Amino acid sequence: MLQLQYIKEHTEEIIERLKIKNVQNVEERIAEIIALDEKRRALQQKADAVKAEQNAIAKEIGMLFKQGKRDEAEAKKALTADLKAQEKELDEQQAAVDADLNAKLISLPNAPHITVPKGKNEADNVVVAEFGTKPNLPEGALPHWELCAKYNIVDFELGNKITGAGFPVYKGKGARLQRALIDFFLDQATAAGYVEIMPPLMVNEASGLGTGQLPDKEGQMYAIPLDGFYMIPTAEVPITNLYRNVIVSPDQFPIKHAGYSECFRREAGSYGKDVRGLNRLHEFSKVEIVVIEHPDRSYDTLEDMKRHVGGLLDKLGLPYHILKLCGGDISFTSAMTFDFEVWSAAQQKWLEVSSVSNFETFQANRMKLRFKDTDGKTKLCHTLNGSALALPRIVAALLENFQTPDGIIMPECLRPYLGFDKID
RNA sequence: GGAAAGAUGGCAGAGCGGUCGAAUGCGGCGGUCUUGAAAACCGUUGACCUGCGAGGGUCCGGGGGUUCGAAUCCCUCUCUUUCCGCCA
Repeated sequence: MLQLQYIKEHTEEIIERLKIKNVQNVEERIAEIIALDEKRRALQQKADAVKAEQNAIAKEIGMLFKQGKRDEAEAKKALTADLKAQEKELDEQQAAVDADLNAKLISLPNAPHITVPKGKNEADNVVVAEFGTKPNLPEGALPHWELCAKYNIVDFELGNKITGAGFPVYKGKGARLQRALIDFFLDQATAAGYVEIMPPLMVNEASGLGTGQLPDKEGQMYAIPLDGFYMIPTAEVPITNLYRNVIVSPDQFPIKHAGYSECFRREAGSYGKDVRGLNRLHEFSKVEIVVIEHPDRSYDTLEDMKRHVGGLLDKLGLPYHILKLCGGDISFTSAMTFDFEVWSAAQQKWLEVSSVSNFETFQANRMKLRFKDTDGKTKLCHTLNGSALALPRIVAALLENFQTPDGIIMPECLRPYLGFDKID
């Protein structure tokens, strides 16, 4: 959530930035928050005064008992009855205002960076860079789902049988390709200074709240109500939450982690042609990179992360472009997001394979992830993350783009991991 | 699944219901000494809310209760550890 203090000190700026995200009634919502804060502080001051008085009396009684003045002590006890009633009343009022204020703050999305383009939806995203050339496919080129069947490498029917739609079974060279991609991505991340994490695939509620999946996107996660756990939708959740309630020292920056995990998403309400084959799954593999950074450097780091992701796609030889997401398409928690889309030649469309975001202090505020600054004050860190990369659509593009009449030619960089150079 | 013990500051570890936000040790930071470093010595060192400030308030796993007063007593939840059982 946004920092109350920042909202108070930069009200106009926050309103302007939230408008980029098309937040309705921003002025009113911000005004309400500021008014509630004032109310809360007034109540606290009153309550604190009452408590201070009670503490003073309790201390006096203690002294009197020590001095053996029992009667005087007993007499003083009566003085607190009224104060206790006042305290209870004030505490209740304050708790109510607090809850209201907190609910309003938490329901407010992150404010986009001032340079984020305005826009309604994905159609208004801006292509900021384009790399590689789209291949000319041979006559009779197939979409990846048909290639999967032809070479018997991904079996969607078997997945349906043992689990359900959206849970494919990888077989033979298809399985090996998954493993190779994960290894390749992790090795590349390690070489770039990211420390590898292998996280749990289930998290508790506090973690879901920390990174912002809860409470607003609850329906997107698979839940295990019996144990109070959620299947992770991305490794971002466990990895970022490693630092929940942590105060780091500035010399640790940047804290860089990479982790492979299976990702579980209910994808409620998304059906149709976009979900064909590997395009959209309920379970998929992904290597995620997460960075915790000093606020002054987080946008430089965002560029570093983009370079890393771009480097992976370069090595794989896939044509891709980078989109700067507009206010209408950017996520609830993000201040700035770049999407990487690869060209899937047989489907003739762009597939999102990575989303790299700076959350500024939005997650850190919920998580209480702070650092001790050189001025001795504790301040909120910035958190960033990105996919590097999500496997299924990479596989789709590899299969489609590199198909030949003799089989699918694997990129050079994967061959040491694969042990073969062609799927046939 | 059964039984027991426990949860205190960055860590370790004390804490008769009344100057306990909390002894002590380690670690961290500053200083003295030193050519430099180590050692030694001295000092300092939790977080949060609130107030211009002086100050006030909250926090000893979470929640509730008893009391004039709770880290200390009671209830409850969660978690951890150990033993047994089961088991990759």
